[in-house]
Amino acid sequence: MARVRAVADDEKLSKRHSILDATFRLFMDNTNELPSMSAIAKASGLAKGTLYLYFRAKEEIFLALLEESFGRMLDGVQGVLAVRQESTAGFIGAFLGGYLGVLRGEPSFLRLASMTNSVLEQNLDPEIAVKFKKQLAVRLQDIGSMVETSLPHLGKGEGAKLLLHVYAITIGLWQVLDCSKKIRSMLDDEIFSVLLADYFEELPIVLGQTLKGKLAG
Amino acid sequence: MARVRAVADDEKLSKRHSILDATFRLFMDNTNELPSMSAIAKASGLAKGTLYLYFRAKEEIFLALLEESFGRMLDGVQGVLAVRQESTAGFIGAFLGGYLGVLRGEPSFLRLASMTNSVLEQNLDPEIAVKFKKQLAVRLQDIGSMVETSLPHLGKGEGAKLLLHVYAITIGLWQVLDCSKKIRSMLDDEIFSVLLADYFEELPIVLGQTLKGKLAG
Amino acid sequence: MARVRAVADDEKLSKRHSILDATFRLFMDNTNELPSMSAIAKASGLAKGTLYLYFRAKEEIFLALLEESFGRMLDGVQGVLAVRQESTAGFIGAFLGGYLGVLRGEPSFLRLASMTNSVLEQNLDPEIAVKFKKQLAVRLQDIGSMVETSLPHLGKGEGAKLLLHVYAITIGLWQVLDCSKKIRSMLDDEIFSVLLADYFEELPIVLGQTLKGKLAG
Amino acid sequence: MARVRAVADDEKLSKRHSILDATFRLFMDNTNELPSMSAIAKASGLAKGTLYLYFRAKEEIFLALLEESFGRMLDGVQGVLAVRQESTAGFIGAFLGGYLGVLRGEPSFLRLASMTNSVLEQNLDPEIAVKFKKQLAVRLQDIGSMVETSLPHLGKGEGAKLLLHVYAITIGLWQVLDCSKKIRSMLDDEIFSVLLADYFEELPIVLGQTLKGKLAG
DNA sequence: AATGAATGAGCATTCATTCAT
DNA sequence: CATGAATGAATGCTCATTCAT
Repeated sequence: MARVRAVADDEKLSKRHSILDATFRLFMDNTNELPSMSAIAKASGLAKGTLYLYFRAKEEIFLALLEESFGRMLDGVQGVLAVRQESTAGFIGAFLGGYLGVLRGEPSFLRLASMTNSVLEQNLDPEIAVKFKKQLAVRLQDIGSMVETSLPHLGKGEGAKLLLHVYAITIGLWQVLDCSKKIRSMLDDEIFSVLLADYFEELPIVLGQTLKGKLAG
Repeated sequence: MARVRAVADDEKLSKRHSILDATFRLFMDNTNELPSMSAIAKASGLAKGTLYLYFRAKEEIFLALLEESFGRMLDGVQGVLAVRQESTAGFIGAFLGGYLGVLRGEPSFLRLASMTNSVLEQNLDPEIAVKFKKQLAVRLQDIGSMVETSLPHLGKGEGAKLLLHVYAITIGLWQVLDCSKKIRSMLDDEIFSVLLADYFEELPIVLGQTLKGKLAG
Repeated sequence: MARVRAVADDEKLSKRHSILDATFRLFMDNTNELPSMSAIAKASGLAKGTLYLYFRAKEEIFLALLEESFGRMLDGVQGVLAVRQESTAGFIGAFLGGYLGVLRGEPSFLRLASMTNSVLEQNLDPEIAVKFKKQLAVRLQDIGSMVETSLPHLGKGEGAKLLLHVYAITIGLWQVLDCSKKIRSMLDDEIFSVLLADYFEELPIVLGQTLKGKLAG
Repeated sequence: MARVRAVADDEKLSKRHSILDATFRLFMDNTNELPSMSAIAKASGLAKGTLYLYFRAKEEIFLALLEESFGRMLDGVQGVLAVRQESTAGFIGAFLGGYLGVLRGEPSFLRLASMTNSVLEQNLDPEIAVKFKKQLAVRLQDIGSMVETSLPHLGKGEGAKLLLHVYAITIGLWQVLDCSKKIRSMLDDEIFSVLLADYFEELPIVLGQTLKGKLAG
């Protein structure tokens, strides 16, 4: 009996996963828009109606995707911070190296995270949105306290704030430098160079400067 | 309806402006989406067809709004930087104070600027998108060179880069802290405090730290 | 509305047919234009969106109508030619009689066929248009070879060509004599008599003359 | 005074002509649809409102174009028939040669004439449509009587009827063989050959056969 | 007479969601 | 549980025509 339930639960999870997977693939392939439910149904091999058995609305699918991506990202950061650093300089170096590594390993995070706000304000039950924010807040505080362990001169809550600033810079810079290939190919004048900088080269520079300014004397 | 014929150029400009105005109001009122042409028509007291006499497509209306807002913003920054600073510390202080003032005076800039990417990738002639990017790039370089005047140890192009980073932080932090009133009212737990920081208090802190880190020895 | 679900294939076919039927009625009632999707939806008692479950575009509805009508027409002609004739004169007589009979039994063919070109050049995937032409070409060759059986002095391919000429005359004469009732009632002068000839009387005359000229020594 | 009027009339005629000219160019350039009034205004260098001073509706512009083209065509045929032929065979040969020459010299006639019916049934004052038909009928009778002069065994009215049949075949065959270049390029199978015959080679064959059949014994 | 700004009904098509099967 | 047929409001946009200037 329990066995049967377990199997059924597995099936449920696997269907849920295939929906998320299909949605993710469609989102990455195309433009910065949520794929349509028809497209998701087709790509996941399920019927349209079935999608509504697993998610109450299109935006909830996307939010689940967002949660997964944030989760993996935060897991990575947590891993990076698990190694306690003795000096501020050591912390900055280790954090930057680790963080960039995690981000490069989760390249879709940037595109997904950039959609967060517009998704949260759309067709979503506010309760659901709040639940998402709470998860995020809890983990920020959690991982923030690990930061505070390495940087004891930080006050309570300042670790989380530091992470929030890092996150803000991460997506802010991405939005500023992101550009479709089509348009990028038309930006062949010297004047555009500042807008064409490589994101993964630029990000550690800005983050490094901010952390340095933040943690210095 | 306002069946007033805009014959002279200034009348046309004013009608154009009333379209932009209506679009702006609708955008600010509602969610993070471009209002529909029907809604814009109704809000501006014009027929739908009339909108297309002034703009070739919905996205061009929004781009015009974007250009105006960026223009005012950059004018403000240019004004701030017109006063040459002798020291790095003086520069940071003067810039931060001036910049925050300009930003507070243009509060819609943040929501508009956050839409830039999604608008530029939508139903827009790529030429138009490039033209917009060029305007921006030119002014960034231009104002960047003013930065370089105050901070002579910066190399050529580093002023523009500094401004770009400031811009990235400006919108990144905004997206991280932005939250609809409805949802904000539901975030009454202590755990949410890091997500509820006041944007205009937080921004100068992060910007200050970054500039300090960037310009320090 | 007819919220009846067409689940089985035959139910779907019948729904598809009811769309074609409604389209046909609207086309026959009104002017020489494809009816609008709104009108078709209303006339078929279905929602607009439902139409797109059965046809990918408005023009495909009409093309399906065209295919059906051509199909029935060609079936009829094939039936007529199934009886082999021994003499040229016998062939002409039998063919004319049979052809006119088929055409009278399919009176809408003339109006539909007259639209073929304009429909094929509209909003239609060229592949689809070619597919339609191919069907037509195949059947013309097919039935043409039956003609060649009755008329052994014709070379290979001349049977199809003969049918094409018959078809050209069929629709050419129809267009020349077709006239809305409203206008027809205003043509009460003797001078108009040549334009008011009865199509079904005139057609066998012209076709007979052409076939006679074509097949004579 | 009369002078001034004459000048004014000239101007009127020239404007009217430039409208027709622009419409014609646009129609020939594009697909088988009447160009829009905006396009006509732009192409003729006149304001949209001005078009309505010269024509009451879009279709009247097109009808005027049709009248001109029919007029030139019929003038040409009249010229061909002005030379009286003594024998039936002589008539057929001379007529075919002359007619094909006229048609080749007026290549737009085919596309225009094919639109006649759909234009006449659209947004047109029936009176206007009747007027057009009358002009045509009168000239058909007129030129038909010239045919009767060369072919004395024809009864009264049979000359006009012969011309009507010629016209029917002319446009019927054109519609059957007409095909956009795009689609034509996709018809590279042998099976399509019957649909790809050259119109100006095929037409005299069919016309010759019909006339032979019509005028023989 | 000429203009061209303004209109608004009309268009084909999409798509999140529902619910009978 | 799962399906997918059906919905219909909503979308961006066109265009013949009008009429104040």
